Amino acid sequence: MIRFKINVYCGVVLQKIGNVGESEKQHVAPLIRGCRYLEQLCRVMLDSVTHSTFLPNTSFCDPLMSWTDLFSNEEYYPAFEHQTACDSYWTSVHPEYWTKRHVWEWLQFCCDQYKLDANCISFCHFNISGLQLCGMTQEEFMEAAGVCGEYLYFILQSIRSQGYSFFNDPDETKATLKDCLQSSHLWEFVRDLLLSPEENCGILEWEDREQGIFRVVKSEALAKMWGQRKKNDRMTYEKLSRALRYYYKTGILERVDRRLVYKFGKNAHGWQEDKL
DNA sequence: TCCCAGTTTCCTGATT
DNA sequence: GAATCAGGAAACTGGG
Repeated sequence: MIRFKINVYCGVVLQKIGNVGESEKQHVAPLIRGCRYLEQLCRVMLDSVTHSTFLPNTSFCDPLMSWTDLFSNEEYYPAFEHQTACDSYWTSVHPEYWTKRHVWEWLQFCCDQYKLDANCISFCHFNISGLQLCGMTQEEFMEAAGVCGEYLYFILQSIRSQGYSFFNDPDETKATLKDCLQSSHLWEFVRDLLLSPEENCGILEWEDREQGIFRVVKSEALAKMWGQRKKNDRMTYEKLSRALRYYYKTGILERVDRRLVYKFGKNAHGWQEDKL
């Protein structure tokens, strides 16, 4: 698993490096060597542990290939050019028939195409076949990839229902993805607002980031924003707060006996700093 | 068409 | 007295 993660990070770094200009390449050469060295080190480490008794489940990691072996060769990643769906082999197979390799290719494509943060993704959860991937629920995607899980789940479902024509127009795809995710639940809207300072505009603020306690600073503005999201210009903070109070029952929010202060509960996910 | 989850709307009463 | 909280009840909406 560690090897896989390091390989993923190396792969992401190497891919980004591939996009830098000629004049900058001399500065990143040591980084390239570092990534190659880490991959080599991982290979040696895995070889040693697979012959030991410390990790009885190492067969779980065994099929993993080097990230650069997998993605950086001419066949799959021609000279780090901008990747399109057509470049990837996984697009020639229905998701249910994807191999683990296809799943990884798809993950990499999604990270690149939709600028998803690979650090959010717990790759051990995706060391599975396409059939297993298709069997995952949205909650399992969220558990495996946090906020990115929502995107990945939606993309996968879109491929399954629409086929690869889903990717025909990248701009339209991104807009569809955004629209879909914008229909998210109220608590997710609140969470995302807290996590997006550029959209927040001082409407919400953390009281205790680690405990998940936050304060509604501008209640009317929050209601207005939620109303815009739901295309409901009659939304008020009173109605919005009623909806928030329903989350106490489901454990998504917990009561805080202070005005305009709420706390994420055990069933809310994606707000913790260390899990983003 | 029905069911269900997630709101939305309206309400009364309590609290700040 | 206004704003907010708490929660009941019913209606609405979209998805399965």
